[in-house]
Amino acid sequence: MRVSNQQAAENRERVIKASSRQFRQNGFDGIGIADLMKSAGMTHGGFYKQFKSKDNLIEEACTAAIKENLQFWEQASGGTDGASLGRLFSAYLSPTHSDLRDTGCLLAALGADAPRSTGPIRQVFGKAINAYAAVLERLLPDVAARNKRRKSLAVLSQMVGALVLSRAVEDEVFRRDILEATVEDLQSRA
Amino acid sequence: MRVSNQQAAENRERVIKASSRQFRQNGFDGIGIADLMKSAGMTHGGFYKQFKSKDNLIEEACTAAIKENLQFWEQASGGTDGASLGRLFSAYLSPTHSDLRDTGCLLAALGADAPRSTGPIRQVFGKAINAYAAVLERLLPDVAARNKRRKSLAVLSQMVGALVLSRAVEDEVFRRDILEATVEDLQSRA
DNA sequence: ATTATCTATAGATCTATAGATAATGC
DNA sequence: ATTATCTATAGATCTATAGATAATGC
Repeated sequence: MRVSNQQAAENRERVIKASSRQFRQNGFDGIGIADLMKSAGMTHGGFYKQFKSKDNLIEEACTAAIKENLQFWEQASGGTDGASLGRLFSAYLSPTHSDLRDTGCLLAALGADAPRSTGPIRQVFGKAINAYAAVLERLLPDVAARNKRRKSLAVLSQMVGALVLSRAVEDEVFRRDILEATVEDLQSRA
Repeated sequence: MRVSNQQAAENRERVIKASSRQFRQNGFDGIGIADLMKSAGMTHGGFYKQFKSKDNLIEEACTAAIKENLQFWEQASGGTDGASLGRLFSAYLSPTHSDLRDTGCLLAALGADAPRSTGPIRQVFGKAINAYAAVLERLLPDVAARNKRRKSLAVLSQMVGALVLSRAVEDEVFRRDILEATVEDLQSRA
């Protein structure tokens, strides 16, 4: 039942990718190792040859989610013309992103779970916030250079908060109100 | 081992209050019924005479947290003079509030857990968002009446998001940066 | 008589490990 | 010979229930 080293590496990546979705959908405590492995097409016994612990997998899964998120941000902003920041706001605060937690922003899906986690996991979240803020810094126009970082943290906060709140409510109209109101507010001062 | 009806009612309230803190600290999946009852000084067997299910307790605990939060908001804003909104921003985004999840804002602590929950629980979160937004609407100056609700949702998003992000990071300096940058951003346009 | 709370437990699920198996790596 | 994955299981914990107990309510 042994597979090649390459196949084993691919299996490991598949577990990480599947877990990054499952965690974002169900929370760190909302899914167990057996189901995580099953969602990657494997049995749970093999888990501990690939990962030191569940917390170790959480680190890897969050790191993978950040990478995926940053690609989305780059694609959504698409270039550095004047409208790129607006496109990012609209894409990030779209009903689609609000609906699809499992492939969406790590911070909105699991940011509130981070403070309940161990140090190494929280460090990954710190890196995530820095990375997203850096993208915003690059896109922010009309802001003095020394204020860009502060402004980017404030803008990121608003984006993440609106997505969290939109997902918390069940009513579709209310959900869109939150998203649209925040996009409008962000656009009006960007 | 039976107690008076009044004592039983008090016990029930004590379980709700203790649970509202435990859930905010550990997440809905992060603490079990035995520990919830123990933190209220009771044994877990008695739980199901007081509550239909864990989800039922979650509803009650979240409702209690909202009530507690709104009292904090009223107290922090304190009156309706021009500076009351600023005081609310500062109190909500204080390092103290960032540190004390268990007695703090329901939305920041458990908003991301809401979409993983059942309908009745999510309805409680919907009510919470409406209630907090209503307080903001009352305090918002210089905004046309028909835009107040939209503006209040955008502002609430930014408050919740900043608190979530500040709690996700371990570095104290970074945490304060997020809080201060967002207070400043909120003040500059309120 | 009723019932709030207790002890005890059922049955499911959780993280983690042990040992078997069957294929790769050298 | 080594090892990636499998089956099986240990021991802890989870939600929920059953039945005993001792006090209240009427």
